[in-house]
Amino acid sequence: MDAGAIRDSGPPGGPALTVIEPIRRSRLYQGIVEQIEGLLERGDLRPGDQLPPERQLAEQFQVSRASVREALRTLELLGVVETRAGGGTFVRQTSPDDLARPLTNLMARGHSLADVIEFRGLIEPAIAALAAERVTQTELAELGEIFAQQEHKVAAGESYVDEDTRFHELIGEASRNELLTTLLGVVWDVLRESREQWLQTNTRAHASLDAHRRVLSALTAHDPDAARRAAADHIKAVGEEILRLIGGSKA
Amino acid sequence: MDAGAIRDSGPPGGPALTVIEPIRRSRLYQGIVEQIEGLLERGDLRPGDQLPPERQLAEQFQVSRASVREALRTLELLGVVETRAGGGTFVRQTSPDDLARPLTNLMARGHSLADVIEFRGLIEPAIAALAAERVTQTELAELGEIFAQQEHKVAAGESYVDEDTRFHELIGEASRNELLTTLLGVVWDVLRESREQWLQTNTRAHASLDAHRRVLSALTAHDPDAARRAAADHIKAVGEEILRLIGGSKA
DNA sequence: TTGCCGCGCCTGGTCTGACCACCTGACCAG
DNA sequence: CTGGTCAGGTGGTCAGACCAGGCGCGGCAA
Repeated sequence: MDAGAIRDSGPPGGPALTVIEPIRRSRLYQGIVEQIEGLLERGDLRPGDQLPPERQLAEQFQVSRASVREALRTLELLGVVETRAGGGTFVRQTSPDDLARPLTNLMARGHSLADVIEFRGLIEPAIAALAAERVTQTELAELGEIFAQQEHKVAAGESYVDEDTRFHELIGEASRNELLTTLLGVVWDVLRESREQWLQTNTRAHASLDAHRRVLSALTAHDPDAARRAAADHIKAVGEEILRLIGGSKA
Repeated sequence: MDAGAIRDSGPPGGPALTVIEPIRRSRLYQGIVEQIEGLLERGDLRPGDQLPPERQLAEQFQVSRASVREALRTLELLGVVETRAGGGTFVRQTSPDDLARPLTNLMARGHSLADVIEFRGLIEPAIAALAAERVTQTELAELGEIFAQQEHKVAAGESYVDEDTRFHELIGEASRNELLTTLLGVVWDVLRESREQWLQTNTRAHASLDAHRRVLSALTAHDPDAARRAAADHIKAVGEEILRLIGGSKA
């Protein structure tokens, strides 16, 4: 998956000629980034290690400190490195959550809401199914508790966005797949605004609650298929309505 | 989803005192990044626009050019901006692929192969199903062509990693969901090495080919369910074997 | 008139050397 | 042992400079 390859302007036309990208010379700092990443892959640098001071790196790479700093900025943004003013620069042990920020960018900036919703409709049923197999008693208890709070709030006519979020988050954790959980979190983040808007109506809140009930009982029964179906139906209904509400256009 | 909150060192001990995170001051360039992003959101800057020269930005922000440059480096990595030496810095119309680049690293570094494979097994069947509904004649023709090349290479005992990649990429495009396609690309990137290793054996190459045949015919028949099943079976088999080969440990 | 070419300005890319704020650890006084 | 002080090292920022490459404009040749 090359980014930056030439995009064909007319549909089928012309000789392919792909793979030609503008020769990118210079970019001194890129070379530094690559070398440091190399050290990391080869194990010469391990999480927790402190990098040499910027001044020394500059000397070793035979570049100015400014270039070193641009490289470090890049590595920092990539989540590879962490720098503490007055302290030093350290290799960090990557945490799954680091995926979240760039991913949010990707979904929010680069994609239509429709795509994100389609993605959600794909991922959440799967998570529910996994969770049905892997959920623990403790988690089931907590889910039940949250659900009870939701019921309470709906009855009182209040909004329960937080409980909604927590409910789905917990199911994510129960799937025992950190990647999926992270992805789910990002999707929720991107869709939060439209979701809140959607939950305004009381009818919808009730519908949503019913869906949660179905999912919860499927989880309790450790029935993956039922969980998948319940989640899928729910997401499908919500997704379609949100799209109708907002329109399928870009965010 | 807060990372960075205080971790309790002793198991239950002490008053909670959470939510205190180290005060992060300074980071001059961050402020600049935020301001420019703000301009973009408010529409004061639009894709294609040229930013003021670095020197002028430095003057307007009342900071040094170095800080401006670190900010621009950040924006560049985020895919927001593109800079041409001697030409200027421009707001780019965001392309999803570029936003995806940082993801590969993070996914590879922060997650277990097992998680990634599970995710793949979840996403690819769905893509195949969507593609079955949305694929065009032109794409079908191209897929047929690629498949023929694969057959040829297998018969000749050669490896066909490239065709394999292209095959799946095309199916991704046919799903008409850029987000899915992008994520698929990232996953493929992460799994590339192990996939190549896997394809070494000729038996496996044949098995893979059979799977492609099934997928292709399901697409041709515009049969989503068949496509989903074909893809799912394929991924499941491959995934299990890869895990056996590599072990479920972290990358 | 037309088209090519070269010069000069503007821009990003890099360097140098300096100063500041902060962290850390050693040392010292209470 | 506790708390304060201080020096050295580190990242954060700055100012000013030079280089190399794009780009437009004007002049010269056809």
